[in-house]
Amino acid sequence: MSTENPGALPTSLQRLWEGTTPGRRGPKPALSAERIVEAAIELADEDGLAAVSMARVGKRLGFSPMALYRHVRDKEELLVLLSDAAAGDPPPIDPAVGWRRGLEIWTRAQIDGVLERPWLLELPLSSTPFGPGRVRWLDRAFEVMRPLDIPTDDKLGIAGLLAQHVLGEARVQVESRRAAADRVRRETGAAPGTPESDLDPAALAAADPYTDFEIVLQRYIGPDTYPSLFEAMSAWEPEAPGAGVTTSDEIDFGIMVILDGVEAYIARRRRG
Amino acid sequence: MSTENPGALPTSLQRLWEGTTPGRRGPKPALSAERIVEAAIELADEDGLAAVSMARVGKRLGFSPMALYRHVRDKEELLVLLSDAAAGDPPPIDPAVGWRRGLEIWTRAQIDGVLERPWLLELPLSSTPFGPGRVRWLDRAFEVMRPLDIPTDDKLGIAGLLAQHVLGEARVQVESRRAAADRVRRETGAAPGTPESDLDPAALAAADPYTDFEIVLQRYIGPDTYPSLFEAMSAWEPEAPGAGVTTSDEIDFGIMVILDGVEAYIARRRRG
DNA sequence: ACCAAACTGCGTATACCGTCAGCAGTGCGT
DNA sequence: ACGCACTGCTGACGGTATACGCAGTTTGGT
Repeated sequence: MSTENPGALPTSLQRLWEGTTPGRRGPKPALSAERIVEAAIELADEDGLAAVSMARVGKRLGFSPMALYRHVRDKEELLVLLSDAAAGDPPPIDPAVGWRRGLEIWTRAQIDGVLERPWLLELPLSSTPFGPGRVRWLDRAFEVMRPLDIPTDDKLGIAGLLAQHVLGEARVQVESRRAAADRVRRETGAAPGTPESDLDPAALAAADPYTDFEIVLQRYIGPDTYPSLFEAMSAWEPEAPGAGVTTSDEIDFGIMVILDGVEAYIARRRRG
Repeated sequence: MSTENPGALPTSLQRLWEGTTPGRRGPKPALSAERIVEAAIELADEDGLAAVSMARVGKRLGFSPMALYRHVRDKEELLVLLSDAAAGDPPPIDPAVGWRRGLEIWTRAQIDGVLERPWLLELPLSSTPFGPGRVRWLDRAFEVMRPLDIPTDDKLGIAGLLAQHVLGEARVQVESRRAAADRVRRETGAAPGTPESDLDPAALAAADPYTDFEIVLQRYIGPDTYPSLFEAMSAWEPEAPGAGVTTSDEIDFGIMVILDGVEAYIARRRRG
């Protein structure tokens, strides 16, 4: 079964892996999927994912909107290519640090990548497929897990678990960062639309990192409606200021738990 | 700091928690945010998230598109309300099963919920905020973790970790299901757009559960481009047929690893 | 050298989409 | 009974993705 033809791929994945076949006749294409994706990434970096429209991408490249459709089937396909290209390159990881520390570095690097491109969080999960970009990261994860004597399936599961955690952790940090910016805007009387780069960095760093979630907890959670949560809340001491933003030296609770789980799994496996 | 006014909320979150203030004068509103969200959910259940447009939601309720804007600021706000309402209710969980089994049930129930509404995966992470629906689930998680003697922050982290895993696991299963449907469509010569419900259930169950990912691995991963991944692939025996779809009796590797990690964390905490 | 085929980019046109502004009707508070 | 607050709606606008077909360009075959 593993040797028979495994069937066809969705066209977007195929284009992702095979690229556009050159085409022997006709005028040399002045445009390419790579250049289109590149321009789309620039737009997203500047003004968020909503700024990525076929018209604007075309205009930025000096082409008409319809020109893009010769290299990209769909807008959806463009977003798929975009998402894969934005994955970037994984950092080299010294095997000497061991698999545990290696996976931690790997995960942190991915979180940093999302923090640099927060619009990745605006993409639906369904348009982040297994393209070359993401597989490069996966390859690096397998390099790190090379000394681990567990089935490939389990390694896949571990990488998937950590990759999923990346999204959750990045989301928390992006949201906390946005909440702080909102707070500064309100307190300094800046216009609600002021870009974050125009705000006072010192004020930003000093702003209380209340996330929306914490505000909701304090304001709406009562003993009748959400008893267990309320009970836990009562015994809750908010962390020190700045705790909402996990700096790279602090312990990431999520990574720690997952890696502890992996260790427990390996130990149990070795035993039985 | 924990007692001072924690500041304003984004308007969508506020509407989510406070609802629409009734309005004492003027005609009784014939429409409500709840009914709008309800109709939107029906549309999404039938034809996916793309079918949810202001015009279609209005038409389904027998109102004009603009009527919705009296109850919902934005389409984005509608999606936020939609996402929270679609969370549904968590099942009751017998405390006697213990926190570990309880969290497993909690997670599985959430995965099942997403499988019933696959369009939840099409929503960007950024429009799934902490509304009453999601907080009901969180409350249930805290009920399950009641016997655990760890800080509230850590319980939040655990719930977040599992909730994030829900998305990853549901995504894998949805994608595997879709791949099987594609395969059946191709083999039976059905039109590419045939809805899954019109396909032969027996053929669907028997279809090889190759995911796109596995096809990519077999077709494009070479020793030069992705050496570590290729090495692991060579030693890879694909699982038995049907393995792509995790039934509720099987072990979910992800849940297991996370819960093992939680246990390790608790043990270490008790020790030191 | 020539022509047909293949291929590119673009102009036009369509059908939506979300949403702003203003209007007519309704019913409570006074 | 009056006015005001509030409703839902009409009309319009700018933006969106994209189907279709045309004109121009390069190449392979003859």
